[in-house]
Amino acid sequence: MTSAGPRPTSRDVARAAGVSQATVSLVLRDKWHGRVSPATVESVRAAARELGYRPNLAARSLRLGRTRTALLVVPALTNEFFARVHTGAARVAAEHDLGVVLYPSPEGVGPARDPFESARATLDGVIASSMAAHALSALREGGLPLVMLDSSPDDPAAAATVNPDLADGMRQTVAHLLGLGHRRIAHLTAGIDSWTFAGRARALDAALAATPHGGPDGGPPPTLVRTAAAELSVTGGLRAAARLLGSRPRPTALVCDDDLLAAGACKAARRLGLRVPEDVSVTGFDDLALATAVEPELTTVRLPAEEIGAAGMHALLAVLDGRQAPTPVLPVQLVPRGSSGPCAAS
Amino acid sequence: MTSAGPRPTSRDVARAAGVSQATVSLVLRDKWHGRVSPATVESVRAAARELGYRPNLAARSLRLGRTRTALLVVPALTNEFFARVHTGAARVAAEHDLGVVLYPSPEGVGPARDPFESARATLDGVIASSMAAHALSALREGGLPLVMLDSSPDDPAAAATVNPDLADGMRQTVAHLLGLGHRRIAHLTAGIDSWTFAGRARALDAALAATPHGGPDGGPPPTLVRTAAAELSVTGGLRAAARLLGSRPRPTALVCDDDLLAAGACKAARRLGLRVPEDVSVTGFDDLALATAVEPELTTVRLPAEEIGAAGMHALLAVLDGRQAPTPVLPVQLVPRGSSGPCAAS
DNA sequence: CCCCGCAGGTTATACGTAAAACTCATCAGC
DNA sequence: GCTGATGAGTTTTACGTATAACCTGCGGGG
Repeated sequence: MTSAGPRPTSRDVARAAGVSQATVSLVLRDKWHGRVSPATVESVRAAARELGYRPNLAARSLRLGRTRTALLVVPALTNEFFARVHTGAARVAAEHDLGVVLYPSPEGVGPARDPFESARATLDGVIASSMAAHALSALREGGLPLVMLDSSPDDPAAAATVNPDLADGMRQTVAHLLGLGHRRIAHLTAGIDSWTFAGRARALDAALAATPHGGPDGGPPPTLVRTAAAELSVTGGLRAAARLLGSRPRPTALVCDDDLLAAGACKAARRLGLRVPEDVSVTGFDDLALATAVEPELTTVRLPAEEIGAAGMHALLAVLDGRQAPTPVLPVQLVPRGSSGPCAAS
Repeated sequence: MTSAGPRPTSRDVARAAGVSQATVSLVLRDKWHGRVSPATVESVRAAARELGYRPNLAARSLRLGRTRTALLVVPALTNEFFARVHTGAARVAAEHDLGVVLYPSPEGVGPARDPFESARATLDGVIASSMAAHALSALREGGLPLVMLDSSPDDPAAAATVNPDLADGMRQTVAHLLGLGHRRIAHLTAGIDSWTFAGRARALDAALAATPHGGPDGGPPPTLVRTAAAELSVTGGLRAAARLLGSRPRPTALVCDDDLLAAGACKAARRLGLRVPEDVSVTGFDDLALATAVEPELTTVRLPAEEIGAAGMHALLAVLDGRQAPTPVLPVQLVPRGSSGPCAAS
């Protein structure tokens, strides 16, 4: 740990160990088997440790033509869901000695420049959320291994896809609400044109269509109305829910595509003098920290955000290694809380 | 845009433009004044555009010994505040053609490895939140330009410091509460040993001490009790607030160090049958999205998170350019909302 | 007329690493 | 005693860029 002077290079280590630079390179990357004697290996390792040697990654990247760096493209980190996706992806990356660089969209508007302009390095691969629509066309043309999160499994540009089991999430939600006696159901969507939310709408439709005629207890069949929020935020949810709750007949349950929207819906209900869940039930999606901060706490579908990020990185690593990339569908779980309850007689 | 084959290099551009590689380098970095004729400049630029040339950053970094990359060290991106700090820092970095790599602490526990082990590149500088205590000692020894966020201005290791005006934030909060008639004030701190929260405690003490004896309207002087939450979360706030609200005489106002804690405090109050703000007022810090999602909405001190990140990056850029680094204190603003109200006669 | 200065380039080299090609003993086998 | 293989390294080169040092005409001043 003689920490004086500039960074030591592999040549410095070589000098200290009395060997050539090539030997240092071989030893430190564990490619010495059958080429270097154990004694020499030890002395090289000791010298490296002594000098506090760290390989210069710029030089390594230049030599290898690869950077061991992945680009993660998400709409915005201020969305807790994507912050958690990043957490998971970064953890797995660190375990495999990969770097992660972020390309979040600047606050919903288009990108300042294209992702490869702003990327700090030649990239080895890309993991992108389908919500980051702004960047997708550029990514497809990048010729890089691409893993899509929350996107169609048949996307031809994607080497792999990672999805939460939205269909099951909506099934659980519908079963929960029908079981509570709800028949007039409203769907509050995010009004964002992405596979993510289109998929939720389809999943909800399918779940309702799969309901035995008249619902589990033989009542009238469920009906659905749908409204899109202007933006993915509490305020957006509030405005859209106010519209829904003003319509007649009033829905008794609101299925929201996101916890932010659900929180807004609860606020809207209260402003209209409606109690949650006595007068109207509200369910969300994601299980953000928000869900247990509001009162009543939100019944919501917990999506495994970290696992999605981690699975995305695993898939990318597989592609980079030339292995067959998995295309997992991750399980989700409805978490019943206070915002949903039995349907009051209307 | 002949996009076939491997990435073009500056030598390819040189060939296409009929000049030497050195000339290409000069032209594309705008260092040609007085050394290259305007006509040649144009032909080089045209060739670069035609080939879709992008400089190889690994090679550039190797040559220059600098990477134009900054490390941002924060506790966790899932904390909305730090996600916003990152947003601001990344925006400024992009404007100056700098890269940002993140080093978030893995979920509150110590780092997997030291920051320089995991950093993807030789770094030019570091911006660190004082809450990322786990990494600080390593950072100090890194010998890199260091900008501290939310930290003591006299930190000898820091080349610059960026702080929100906590003292003013607490002054505004105290003035607000005293104006509403509150005298028994409780402080709910985060129980995290960092300058951030120690500073808030000092700022609150100072604000109370500066109060004219007996408060603005001549009533009895304000009193303060203080409790630390076990963790920086809604649940942590709930537990700690339950303790505070169970004590006699019961405080009439809770000043919380963070909106998460404040949201938890509101929940605790309601569980004890207390109304917010009629029976107890609650204020927060940060103005997270959460603050307007809960009901009542939180009175809170809005911290300019993006600006903090941006100012940190500006300071780092200044240091890297050898300029005098600014050490700004950014203004904050109390946002009065529904969680604070007049003190009911006790 | 010669040398200078300058515009407008070019040549050569270094950055630190990885890896292919090469060296040089030693030793087994025939 | 010579061949060939093997172990244990070394030498050399390439990756793509930035920049210092070097050329080469050409017009003007002395």
